Amino acid sequence: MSKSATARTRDPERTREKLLEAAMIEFATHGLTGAKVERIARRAGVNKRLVYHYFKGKEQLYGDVLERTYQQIHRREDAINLDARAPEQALADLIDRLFERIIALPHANAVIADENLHQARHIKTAPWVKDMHARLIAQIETMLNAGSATGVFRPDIDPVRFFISVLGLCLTYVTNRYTMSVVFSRDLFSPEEREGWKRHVLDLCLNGLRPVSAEAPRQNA
Amino acid sequence: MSKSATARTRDPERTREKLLEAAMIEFATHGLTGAKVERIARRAGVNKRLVYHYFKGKEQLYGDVLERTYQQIHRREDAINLDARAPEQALADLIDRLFERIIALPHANAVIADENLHQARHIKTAPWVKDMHARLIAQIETMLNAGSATGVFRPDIDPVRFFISVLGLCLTYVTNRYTMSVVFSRDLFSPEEREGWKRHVLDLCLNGLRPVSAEAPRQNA
Amino acid sequence: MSKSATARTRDPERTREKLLEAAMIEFATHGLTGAKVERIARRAGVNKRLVYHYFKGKEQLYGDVLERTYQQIHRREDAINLDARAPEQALADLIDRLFERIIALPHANAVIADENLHQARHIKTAPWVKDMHARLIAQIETMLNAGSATGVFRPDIDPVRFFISVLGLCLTYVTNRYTMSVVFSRDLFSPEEREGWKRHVLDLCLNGLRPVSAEAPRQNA
Amino acid sequence: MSKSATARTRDPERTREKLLEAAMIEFATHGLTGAKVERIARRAGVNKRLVYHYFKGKEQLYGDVLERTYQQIHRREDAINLDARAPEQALADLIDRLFERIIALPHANAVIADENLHQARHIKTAPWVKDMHARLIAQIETMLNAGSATGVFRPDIDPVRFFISVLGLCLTYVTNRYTMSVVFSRDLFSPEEREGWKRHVLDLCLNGLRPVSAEAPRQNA
DNA sequence: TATGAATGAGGGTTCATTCAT
DNA sequence: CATGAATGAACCCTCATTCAT
Repeated sequence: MSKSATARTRDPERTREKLLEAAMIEFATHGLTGAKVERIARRAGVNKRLVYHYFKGKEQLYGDVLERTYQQIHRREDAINLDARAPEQALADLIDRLFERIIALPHANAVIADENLHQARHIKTAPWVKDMHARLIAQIETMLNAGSATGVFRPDIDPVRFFISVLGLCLTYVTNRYTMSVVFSRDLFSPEEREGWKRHVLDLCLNGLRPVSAEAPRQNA
Repeated sequence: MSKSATARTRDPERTREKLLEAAMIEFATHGLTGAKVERIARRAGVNKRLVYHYFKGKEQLYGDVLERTYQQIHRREDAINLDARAPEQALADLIDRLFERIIALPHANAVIADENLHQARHIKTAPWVKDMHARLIAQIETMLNAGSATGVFRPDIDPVRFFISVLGLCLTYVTNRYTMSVVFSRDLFSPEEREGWKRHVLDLCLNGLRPVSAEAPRQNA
Repeated sequence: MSKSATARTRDPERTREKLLEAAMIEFATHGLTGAKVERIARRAGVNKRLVYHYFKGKEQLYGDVLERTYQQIHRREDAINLDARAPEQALADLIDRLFERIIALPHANAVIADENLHQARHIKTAPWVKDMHARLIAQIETMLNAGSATGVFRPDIDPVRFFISVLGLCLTYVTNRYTMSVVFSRDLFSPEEREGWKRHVLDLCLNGLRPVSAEAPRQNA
Repeated sequence: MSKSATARTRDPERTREKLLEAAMIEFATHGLTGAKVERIARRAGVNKRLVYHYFKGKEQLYGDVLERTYQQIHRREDAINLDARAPEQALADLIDRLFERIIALPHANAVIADENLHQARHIKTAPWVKDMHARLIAQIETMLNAGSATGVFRPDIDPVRFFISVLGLCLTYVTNRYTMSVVFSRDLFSPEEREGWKRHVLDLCLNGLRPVSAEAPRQNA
């Protein structure tokens, strides 16, 4: 409406967005060092020079991509209304959702894996990181407490550790899919394997929370 | 012994070894693309040219480093004598050992993470990959079957999936330590956290194997 | 004229041209292998990087130089209007012109000599080679036929062979001037020698075409 | 006889010879700059270090190869006994022989072509060059004079120019065979073409020597 | 004599980035 | 806003040559 008729190629917002999107793919596939500015520009369909118009440089663009990446993984809608459900069911939902999202965002995982190569240098001072997961962790804590109260969960489960566990089971599955498929001579990403994995993760995590009953002692001295 | 005291130079075997060692660190810290041949040579204390004397080039050196990496992770001594022990105890030992080894070899993990960036291109056709884990998987299967027979484990646990689970919980902890420490504002690698993590992984994995008893139903509609 | 006086920089067309020119000299003097990209750039007065801006690389630049080289040798104006002249005179003109041109383009000869080292690899698939000499050969054929009709030339002279002969006599003189001058202890490129050579080539070639008359038998058994 | 039984690999003379031979091929195929010392050693079947044992270095080896090259082209047996023959026949024999030899030694031609790239720098001061062709030139001169005396040749033919002419016609045919075959879309080195060429060269050169008779004027004003 | 190890110099090429339009 | 031209730094790799055995 407020745009002129000829403004087809001149859409700064969109150009920036396209660059970010292209950069995310590039960084995910090649890492910060291996990423080429020109490939990013080409994939975004714009001139290489524009990268420097919208971003300060390759490194800053990398930082912006990281922010976008975390936003994608940790969307607001993650909030689960657990009031109406049993803790176990609520946690199962959370795991399911997390698993699906991580599978759906392989680029995001790759970028974060790469950022770890750089010792989290780029997100260390970013303002948006602080308490990014606070709400989710709080939710998990509530669930764990609820389950602990009714005796279905062991007490004293650290919500952060639990979250990282779920994350780890999902991330490794995605991040290491290539080497593992080779090493185990088994296509771990076929639809059946995928479902099997989700089932397995759910079983492991939820079962793993149960209190240790007397008749099934874990260890005996 | 048979070598003279001055034999610091002209020790091809050792030179090659030093290069491999240096390359592993370099590739782990910078990835294949970010790694610099000169840094590798310098760290090995030899002339840059020697890299090409002993290896065909950067990429082939990367492949050799990968082989070495997998060898380090999966040493022969992994074999656990489980005959004398209860399955649970044997599995606990295996998890413990794997955890410690992975913690001890952060470079190895980083290299493998990087190789996944390259879609496992370098190990895909390597002859040493085949059946590398076969023996370990077979052992796990035996343990799982034994536990299943005595009723302490659920039946039908896929040994590969179980192994990947343990691996995933350990790997993520190591690989993503930087970003996670930032995101959760918590130094996940302090000695206490480390012990807490191992404990957590053991609990989760072993508990997760238990059969679902009547009094602790996982889900109710 | 339309360009501002300060337009010395930012003239892509000219830059490319300067690079080609410099490359031709470099390739002629050092061959493909011996040629240094940096020298080419320096001689062209531009940054080394620009070579890769305008050409794909050293080898492709070599190919482009070859095209340019052949164009220089075989310009359009080569066309000789022979209608008005006797065949002998027309041929003499052609030889004269070819000789002068080849003398004037020692670089071109050197480049082609080098390309032969590479077994014509770079021009083999070039589109511009096809029928490059077709017109000239056709002209020569016409001349030879005309002379043959009037009895001044032997019949059945292959125009391609004749052309190669003239070419060979000129090329060798230019290409091998250095070794020959040494071997024969005689500066073959002094102005007098030069004229003597042209005269000699003309005599040899035109005389060589004459029919073998009865009173001057070439061979008798 | 005087050699010990184990001296199979220790034959300095032969090793040197093999190196020279290999070097000639290498220099012919790649030129001085493009030639690799290692390839030479490998082709000779000896260690690279030996190149420096027998020769001072690559460049000096190149010089030695040049000497060998010229020796091959200009062997002593070139001497033609022309006493018994008519000058024309003797010259025809010489051309024939030269043609065959040059065809048979494509490497030699390539090396000399390359030396011209270097402006004959390596042979300029070589002692063996002096008067290398003197005897041959003298012979040709004798033939030309004899023919001139009997009226079958034009007088005042410069023997050096004549020799260079023959050489040029042969050399160009060999040296430029690759580009010419491409440019003229014609395999100039098939057996038939080869014979045709020799015939053509003989015709051209011998006819070209004939005196200009009245009935076949070369030019008319 | 013969050999593998080791080296320093340099060349082609790539890349992130800035200039000029 | 958008673009092609231009640059300097750096990296992988090659090569002729020397060292040590």
